[in-house]
Amino acid sequence: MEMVCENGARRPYRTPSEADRQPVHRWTSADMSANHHSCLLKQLDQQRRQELFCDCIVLVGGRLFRAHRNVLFGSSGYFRMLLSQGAQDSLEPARASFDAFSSDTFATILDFVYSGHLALGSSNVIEVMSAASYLQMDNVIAYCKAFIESSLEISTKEATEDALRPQSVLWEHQDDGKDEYEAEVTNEQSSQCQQVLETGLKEEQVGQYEAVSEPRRKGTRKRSATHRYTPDDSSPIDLQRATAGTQKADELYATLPTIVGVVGVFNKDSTPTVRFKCPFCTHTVKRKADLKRHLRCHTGERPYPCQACSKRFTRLEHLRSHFETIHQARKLVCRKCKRHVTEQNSRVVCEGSRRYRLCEACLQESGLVAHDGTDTGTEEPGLLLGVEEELEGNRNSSWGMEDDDDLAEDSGTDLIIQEVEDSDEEPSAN
DNA sequence: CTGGGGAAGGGGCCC
DNA sequence: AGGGCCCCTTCCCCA
Repeated sequence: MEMVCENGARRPYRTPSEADRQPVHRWTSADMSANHHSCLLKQLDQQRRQELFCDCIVLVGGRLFRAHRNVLFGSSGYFRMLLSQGAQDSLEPARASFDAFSSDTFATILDFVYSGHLALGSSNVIEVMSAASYLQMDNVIAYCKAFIESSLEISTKEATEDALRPQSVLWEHQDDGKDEYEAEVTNEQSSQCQQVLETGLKEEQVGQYEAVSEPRRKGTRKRSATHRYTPDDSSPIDLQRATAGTQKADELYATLPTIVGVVGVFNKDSTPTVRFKCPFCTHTVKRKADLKRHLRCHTGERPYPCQACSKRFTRLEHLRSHFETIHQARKLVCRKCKRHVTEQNSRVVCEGSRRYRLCEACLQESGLVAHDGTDTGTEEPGLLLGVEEELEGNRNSSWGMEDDDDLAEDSGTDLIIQEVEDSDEEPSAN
């Protein structure tokens, strides 16, 4: 007589031990398992709806939710922490309350916990994701990220092949155009998905409080070949791959729920400090405006193109700095000898669209120019020497920056700022 | 291979 | 809330 184990291996029948007096034929299949899980979940959901055996009360936005602590414990890192700290043996129902998200959002999440169906729409995905982050529900975060990616119409061929193939998430845009999203999740699929997204979620697992108390190191980032930055979340569903401009930070910002703030550390007077959490990573900021700025590193939006070299920047100040350094030679430092110079004792050398300063001595040494300032132009083809009027030359827009009513001219520099719609085309990198 | 410098990108915070 | 400045970190290039 043989028994078939769950993994398919066969083993001989053994004498019943104390533990299992009855010989049990463990015969199982994926369908059977899924069916069993489904039935069990349905039963629990029915109990929840009938408020049977509910031993946990959650107050969200003035609305009372009843649930089973076992279910919450198994679904949410936050509840795991909460319930494991409380008196497990207490007959009193466990209580929790949240202000960081709305009751509708919690209802969506609770429905998912009890059904495996996550009702996401463009109107609620950000808040659901934020709440899931708060509740440390990695799978929900993963589905939200996937939904956002879908909404952004990201070119996911590569990502899909590389990262999402194992993920069995079904999303259906309903015919009525409601843009509803459902993730049918089995335990196995959830596990797979979680593995796929594990890297990106590790930091999420840390939870809100830790994220607040231990902000990410300054300036840390990763860079890809085309985009030189990708903040810390390293999400496999790389929003950076969103073709620039499919979703602007402004739009994303506008979709943020009224409350995305999380209660962080407490002030000395015990008043909580509210910080705004990025829905895509663990970063929190004090001001919503800073979050808006931060969101650009996720959307890939680069609204400030350099008119001289087409390089694009996320911030005006970066563009300005780039322009002054690269195209205007504003730095009064000799590029060769690194000595500080003045506009009087240095000249600007043009190399393509780049400009830099050389002191008189280095100029003579390099043989690029005669001492009287005339351009020899012969030693190194392609190098043009700027003369005293170089600043004037800049003003005359030698960098392809024509006067345009649509362009906002920056009064302080020669740089003409043009905020443009991002396009899919990559700038000609310099 | 390594170290230094430049350029770029991001966060905090002041105005 | 936006602009701007400062600072820090990372990456790339070059000697």
